[in-house]
Amino acid sequence: MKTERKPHLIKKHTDMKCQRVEGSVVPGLEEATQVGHLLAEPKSEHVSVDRVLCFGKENLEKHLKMEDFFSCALDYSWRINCGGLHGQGGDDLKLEVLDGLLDEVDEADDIQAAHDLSGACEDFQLDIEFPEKYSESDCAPHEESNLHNLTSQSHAPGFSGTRSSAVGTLESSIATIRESNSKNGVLEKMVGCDLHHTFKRKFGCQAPVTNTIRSIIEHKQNTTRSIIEHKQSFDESDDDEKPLVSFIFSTKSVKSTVEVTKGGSLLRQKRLRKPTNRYIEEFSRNSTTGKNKRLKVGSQGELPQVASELQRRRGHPKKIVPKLELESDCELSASESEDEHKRSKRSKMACDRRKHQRMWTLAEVIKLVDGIAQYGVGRWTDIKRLLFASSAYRTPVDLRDKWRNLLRSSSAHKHNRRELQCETKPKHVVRPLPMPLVCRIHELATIHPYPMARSPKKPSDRYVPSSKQPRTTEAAPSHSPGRKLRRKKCR
DNA sequence: TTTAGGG
DNA sequence: CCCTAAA
Repeated sequence: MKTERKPHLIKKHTDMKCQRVEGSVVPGLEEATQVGHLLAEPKSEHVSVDRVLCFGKENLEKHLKMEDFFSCALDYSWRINCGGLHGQGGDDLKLEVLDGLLDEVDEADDIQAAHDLSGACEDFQLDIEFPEKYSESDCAPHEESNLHNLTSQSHAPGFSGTRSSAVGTLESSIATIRESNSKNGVLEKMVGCDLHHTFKRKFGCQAPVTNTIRSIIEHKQNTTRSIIEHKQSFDESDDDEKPLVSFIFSTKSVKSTVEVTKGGSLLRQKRLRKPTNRYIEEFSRNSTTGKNKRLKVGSQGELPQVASELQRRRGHPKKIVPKLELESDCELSASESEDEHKRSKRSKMACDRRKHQRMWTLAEVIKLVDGIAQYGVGRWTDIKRLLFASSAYRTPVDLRDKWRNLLRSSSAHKHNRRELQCETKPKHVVRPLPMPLVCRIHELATIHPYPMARSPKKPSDRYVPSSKQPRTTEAAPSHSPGRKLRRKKCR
């Protein structure tokens, strides 16, 4: 092959890397530099990382300068820092990708998944697709090269399909790096670093998150290898690749690596990914909410609608751990699709209701209160069906629970206001409910007394008793009142 | 299957 | 949020 050029390339890359690092005088470029670093490192060590990351090999032969690519990365980072990428969307993308990575590693042991790979991969790529303008305006000069490399090195059609995927892979390749370099501690660190910085920049204080993620990934690295063995035994036709793959993982060496990658076996292993539950669910929400952040061009766009409905029923053992918790609580409109960051995983089969604490956004609360005002307390399924149809999570029971909590907190609110009126500050007000909302809740509570509200536990504030009959107002007493207190006394 | 209530 | 009993 063209291996004789390798030494040359190594040197070149290394030099550039150094240049870049040294050149990062401007604080703002720090992150960008790391991106560049991240990209450069695998190449300089000749660890086969990913299609796109590897494109340097051929691109260089085409006299494409890494410098240019770095500037792409720089610009990319700059845009993110400036909120240029869809504003929140940028964050979403990162999280999405990151979460996806974990899922990917997690679910990779499903052999079947390995063969869904290319398809899933494609969607995944599309999902994290970056604004077209970016790839066109900034990477235009390299467009051809990128395309070439993508097509020549990737067996997944999705990668050659979109130019912007070159940038998208920049993100997703982080996963690949992790997976394919289980032994590369340095790289690992770097990636972690990069993630850390990125998150810190985005969310101010997300260090724990990245740490968690990192540890999770580390835990899973062992698994990765066995996954690969799995895969190998499955691909019987690729016999001669096995040694190579093993070789890659046992050493950091090189030359053959690229060839293996081209062979496609490694690619498939790395990119293992069937659409995660999260992906499915999120898609369904986005499409129903009508506020898609990313356009799904994916071929299988509609599938999730049904799937999410199927899997939202509960009744699953709990596994899972909430992973990320980024709750932007104050946004009414955006919150719906935003609070999408904790997910469960790891269920060999069957779906899990990966709920486990999904924070209620203010918007949701308001919606719930509206619903209660409309349909009355106790019609949880109705409310769910009519107002929360778009959110697959939030079962009627959840609504009820939330209402219960709202009652409690709202009453506490009042109490606090009375008792602590003069007091300095009410400790740590966790999620300060907006006053109007509290009032509304209160009103509703008196109109539709929730059975529990009358229990000694919560004497409510003044007034509750007797008149459960709604005194006019609002839309709907409608439902038979008997339904509500029906069982209270039986116990 | 839905709701209430307790944990 | 989860579970269970009651309806």
